[in-house]
Parts: sequence; C-alpha cells; structure tokens
Amino acid sequence: MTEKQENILAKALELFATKGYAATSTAKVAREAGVSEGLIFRHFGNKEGLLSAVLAQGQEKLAAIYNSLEQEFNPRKRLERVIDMTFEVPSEEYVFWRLIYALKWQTDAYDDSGSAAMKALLVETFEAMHYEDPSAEAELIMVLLDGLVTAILLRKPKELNRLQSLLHRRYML
Amino acid sequence: MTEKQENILAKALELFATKGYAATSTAKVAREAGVSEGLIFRHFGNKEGLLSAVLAQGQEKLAAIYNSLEQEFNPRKRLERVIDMTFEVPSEEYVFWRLIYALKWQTDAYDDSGSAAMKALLVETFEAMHYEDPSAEAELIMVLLDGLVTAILLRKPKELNRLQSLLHRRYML
DNA sequence: AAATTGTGAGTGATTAATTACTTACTATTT
DNA sequence: AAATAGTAAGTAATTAATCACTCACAATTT
Repeated sequence: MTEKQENILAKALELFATKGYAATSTAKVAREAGVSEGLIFRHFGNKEGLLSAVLAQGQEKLAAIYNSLEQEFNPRKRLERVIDMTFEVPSEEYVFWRLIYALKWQTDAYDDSGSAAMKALLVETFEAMHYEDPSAEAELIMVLLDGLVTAILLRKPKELNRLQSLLHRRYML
Repeated sequence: MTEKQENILAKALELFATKGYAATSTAKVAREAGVSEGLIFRHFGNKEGLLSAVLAQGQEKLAAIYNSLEQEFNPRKRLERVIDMTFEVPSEEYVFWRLIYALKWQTDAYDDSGSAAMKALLVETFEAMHYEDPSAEAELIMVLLDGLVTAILLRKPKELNRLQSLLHRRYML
C-alpha cells in the first residue's frame, strides 16, 4: 500500500462519513487526497470498490472488539466491558463509526451478520448471570448501546459519565 | 394541494427514505410520480424545497406525540406511554421515520431542538417519581428508545413484545 | 555491464450519461 | 380573462468511468 493509496482511503472515509457516500464524488476524493481521479479507478476499480476498501480497513476493529470480549469469561466483567468500551470509543475512530452508522440507512448496504454474533455472546452472558429472560436482556442492551453510540457521535453529550455510572448501578457492576 | 402534488410528495418521501436524499434525482421522483420534472420546481422551488415540504408534512406527527404526552400528568402513566408508543409506531409511518433517522447522519440536516423538549419532559417525570438522578434517567431512556426505533426500522425483530414487557418490569409499570 | 523487456504507479484529457434547474409553451380552473 | 397547473424540451455543470500515455524501476537477456 503506497502513500497515495492511503491518502485516498483516508479522505474517502472522511468524506463518505461526513457528506455521505452518494453526495461524495470521486473527483472530490481525488482532489482532497492530492491525486488524479484516474488513480482511484486504477486501484479500486470503481466507486463502490473504494467504499469496500474503506470498510475492509475498519473491519479489523470489529473483529478485535468481538475477540477481546470473547476472551473475558467472567460474565459480570464481560458485561462491564461491553458497556464501558461503548462509552470509551476512541475519538480517532469517530469518522469510521459515523460511516458505518450512516450506511445502515442506505438500503442496500445494511448487514446484520456482525451483530448476530454479539447477540449470541450477550445471551450467553445473561444466562450465566441467571437473568430471567437472557434473550430479551441481550436485545435490550444492544439496542441501548446502539442508541448510545448514536448519541455520542451526533450529540456528543457531556453527561456521559453520569449515564455510565447509572448503567453500572442498574446492572450491579 | 392537487393530486399530482401529493403524488410528488409521497414518492419523494419514499425515495429519500430508501435510497437517500443525495442519491435521489428530481428526474426519478417526477418519473415515479407520473409528472413532468418541471412541475416539481414549479411547486417546491428546488430540490431542498421538496425535502422541506416532505418533512413539514411529517412535523405534525412529532407535535401530536409531544402534546399527547404533555397532557398525561400521572408520571408513571406518562413513562408507560413514552415506552409503549415507541413499540407501537404504526407501520404506515415507517418511511417517514426512516427518512428522519437517515437524515440525522447527513451533516447539515441534524436538528436536536425537538428532542430537547422531550428530554425536559422526561426529567420532570423522573423527578416526580423520585428517581436518584432524573437527568441521567431521562438521557438513558431517550438513548434506549432511539436505539429501539432504529432496531424496529432496520431489523424488524420479532421478540419485541418480550423486550416491551422486560422494560415494563424494569420501570415497575 | 549494457541493452532489452516488462510492470505497476500515476497522470490529464475525454467520454457519455446524469444532474439540478429553466424557459417557452399549453391546458385547466376560477 | 386572469391566475394557476402542467408539460416538453432545453440548459450548463457535474458525474463516474475510460483513455492513451509517461515515468521509475526491476528482471531478463545479450
């Protein structure tokens, strides 16, 4: 991966995430990345290929998150990590997550497969903690954390720590 | 409002919500609505004006929701209604809400003003119910319900009733 | 070691299609 | 007849994508 290729991917991520995929022209990506437009098509085939390359770069993050959770066997600690890591999304990753969340609403792009594995892991966790309805509990916390990420990315609220400790109390962590 | 104008608005809503605003051309809206493209500009000025008209049509829904909640003075019942009305979003309104939620991520379109009033109403509610941290509680339930709407619109999960009764238990409703 | 061949990175001009929008016009109400 | 609703054919700009091309460098041949 050359420097120019990295420039293209970085700028494409930024523009896709902030302006939207359809509203971002390949010409603008090229201009901002300081390369010729043709180079984008040479390396990534077409505009959709560019998007795929951007997403592929970030898939490692998702895998890393899942793996780190899988390795924590204490259910109480695992639940705590799921909650805390959502509150502590590094700000360098905001653009990437913003792209992921924006793409959800672009009909053809939505892919649920990743969250299915996470759901299963959480069901396991609540089962181990002897909750009454582990499946519903897993669904609840996923829905909650999904809304939380949305709030962090869009509204950047300052009361986050109060919300975090409230959740700790609620789950007795 | 003539029939053709209504056709335009209905198709614009549908296309903006499913394909995205930027990815929807005025030509396509006109074609699907069975009118000439010029008519769109005659009635709505420009593409953004068309979007505004679509959104204005749905603003009544938001006002109606807020008012009906405001008129319920029993805090426990009010909380119950906030939760239940989220679970019972009429499916005819899905396209509209999908558009609202998709537009959130389109940088310049995001407007937080509506949710601020709802937040205040919920803080009041939790204060009346003597919760420890009413502000954080209000934030929590808004984040939760936001994630819930997302789930309903995108994943259409079938376990919704189990989730609903879980929430009822959790808030002792 | 010199000459040749091959390759992937990168460019700038260009293409056909599509974009938002306009204009000149006609049909229909009121 | 005056205003409004509607159309069809245009506009200039922008779009994604392709084109023939140069350049630097490495592998192979002589």
